[in-house]
Amino acid sequence: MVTIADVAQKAGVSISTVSYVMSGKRAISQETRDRVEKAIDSLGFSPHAGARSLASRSTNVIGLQAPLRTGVDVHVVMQIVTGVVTQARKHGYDILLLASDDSKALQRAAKGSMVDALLVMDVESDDPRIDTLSGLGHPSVLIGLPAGRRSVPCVDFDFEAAGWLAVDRLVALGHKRLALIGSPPEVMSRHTSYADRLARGFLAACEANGVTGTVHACPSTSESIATVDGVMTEDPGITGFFVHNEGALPHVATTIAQRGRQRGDEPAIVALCPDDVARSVPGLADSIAVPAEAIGAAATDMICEILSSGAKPAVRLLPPALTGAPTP
Amino acid sequence: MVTIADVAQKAGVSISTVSYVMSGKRAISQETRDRVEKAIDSLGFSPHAGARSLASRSTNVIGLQAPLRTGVDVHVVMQIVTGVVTQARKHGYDILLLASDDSKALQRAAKGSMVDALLVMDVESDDPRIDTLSGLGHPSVLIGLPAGRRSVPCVDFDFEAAGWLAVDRLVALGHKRLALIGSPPEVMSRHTSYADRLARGFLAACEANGVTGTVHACPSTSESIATVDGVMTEDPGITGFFVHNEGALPHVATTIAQRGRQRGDEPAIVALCPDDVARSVPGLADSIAVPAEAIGAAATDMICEILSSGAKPAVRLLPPALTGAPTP
DNA sequence: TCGAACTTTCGAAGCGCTTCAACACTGAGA
DNA sequence: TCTCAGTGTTGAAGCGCTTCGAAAGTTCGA
Repeated sequence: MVTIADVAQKAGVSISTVSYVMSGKRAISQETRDRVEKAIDSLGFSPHAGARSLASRSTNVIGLQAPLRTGVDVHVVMQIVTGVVTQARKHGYDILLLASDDSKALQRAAKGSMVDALLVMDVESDDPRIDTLSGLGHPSVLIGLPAGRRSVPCVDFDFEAAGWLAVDRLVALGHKRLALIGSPPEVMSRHTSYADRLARGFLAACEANGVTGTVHACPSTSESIATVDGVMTEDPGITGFFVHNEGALPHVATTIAQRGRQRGDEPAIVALCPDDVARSVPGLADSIAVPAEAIGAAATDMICEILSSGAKPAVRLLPPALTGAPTP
Repeated sequence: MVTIADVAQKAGVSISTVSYVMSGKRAISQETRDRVEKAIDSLGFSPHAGARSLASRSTNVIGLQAPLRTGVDVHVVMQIVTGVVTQARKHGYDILLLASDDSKALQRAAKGSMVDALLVMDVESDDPRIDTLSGLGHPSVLIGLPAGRRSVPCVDFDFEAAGWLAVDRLVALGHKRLALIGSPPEVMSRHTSYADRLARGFLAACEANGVTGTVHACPSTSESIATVDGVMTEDPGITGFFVHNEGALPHVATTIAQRGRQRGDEPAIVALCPDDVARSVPGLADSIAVPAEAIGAAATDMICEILSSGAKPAVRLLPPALTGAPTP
């Protein structure tokens, strides 16, 4: 293993000079700097992360607690993680993936000085991890927007605004009766933050627009077909659909189109999902992109900002935007 | 921050005794051990990871290079990562998620002593990373099975055997003309290892069974509908389908069932995908589970074994198994 | 009773890095 | 000429842990 001492010897300078060349924390003459950098390159030196973290009391690692279970929104989770990892590297940080989704894992990482900060995805409103985090003394950011006291900074997509946007669009297309085909029942009944916020925005926008709107939980399997059939049978006047359910989307889109053809009207669907998912499904009026990668990047930016400047920003919500087929 | 010195003082022993209690590398009397453990608990001590890695020259971290791009097989990637992370914790390791999928990232992690070993997913046959890995001096395992020299141990699902299994099943159900609806064209033409192996097993099994079999690349979007339509139009005698394409599966299943109904025969589908994906799609004859989480776990086990015993195992392929609706 | 052979515990030397205080220069101002 | 401020560099003291060699204490057989 090549150490800083080898570099120093090869460059004919002291160890501390090499260190200062790397960190840039003190002025070093151009000549010396060149010599040191050449030595570093020729020896292929890279500093020992452990030694560095011991001496500098910081690890350049961010702990990420991601919900790894399959099920809802794998694409979204994946993209957020990608955003986090990519952006973290830009700031010079690496990502330690935390195994279980409990407080223990967070504590282990923080107290063992394995990470400088923590990023937590998929937080429930009354999640015990929030208290853990605020008691930990490590900077941390939630990806999500739990209700209640804001003791930890949050980054998320503005689901409430997305509800408004979808309704406005469907109304502009001429639809008077709308349905939100949402997350699976278990997500709805857990009062998962994003599902709640989406429904709230959707219903408020319906009222503001003077149209009727109903919210329906929907399994993310092919059972969604039955759900949609049920909705369309019960109220045949519903022609505007807002779908937020990745697994169900292909089934739902097909079903709605078929039933529409059968009864001779033209239902429209606005989907809320990542762009590439939307593109793989035909017959969508529009979609609202969940900017998953941007969410990850924004959360990472926020935590890096806290880390470097000590700032304590509160909440940041990314605005929704329509993408998709231009109005016919 | 609580250090080992605090623990030692509180327990009335020396620092080294505390260290030996934690590592178990030397005999410590039960009485002393109890006292130390109580001190550790009451102070909430956890050793500084950096200091530990500096002194012991090992980090207890495994670097994982996962293909984070969305697209093919998000579910599978997710489950493999879950398997890796979970199993790693059981062995006392944490997972560092590597950002980019190039050799640089691997070198950075290894040479900076950030990890003890490397796990690399999604390796192409002539991947330059293979050489990087074997030159790195760190234990490493590939998840996948590149062709060519076996310079790095591999763990993967036995796609070739899966091809045989699917054909045997479809033949047992009475089908004489089979089609493999496979990965997207770009994956096929890259000669991605798993796609090649699957096709090879499928075709060999068709020949051995005396039935005809054809292989078709298929986009993982709704365009898959056209692909399948094309296949069924061109050879209406094809009634046995083997589908290996997560994104296309819902579309493909629906299309095949519809066309079957139209022409009055009973096509059968065997799907190759994770169990939970299969469950969300109706009308599958059977499915062959991709034991994604088990693959991750097996790869982790292998690397931990190498790490602890220095063993150099070569290739491990997990056998396929049919799960699904019992024969009607 | 003495020493050999254990068992249990300890002191101290690092591991490779950062960073502080201090030193040696240089040039400018008095 | 002497100070003073600034610039560039260095030596050495840790950071918190592991681990080796050795010390202290205990047991046992001769």
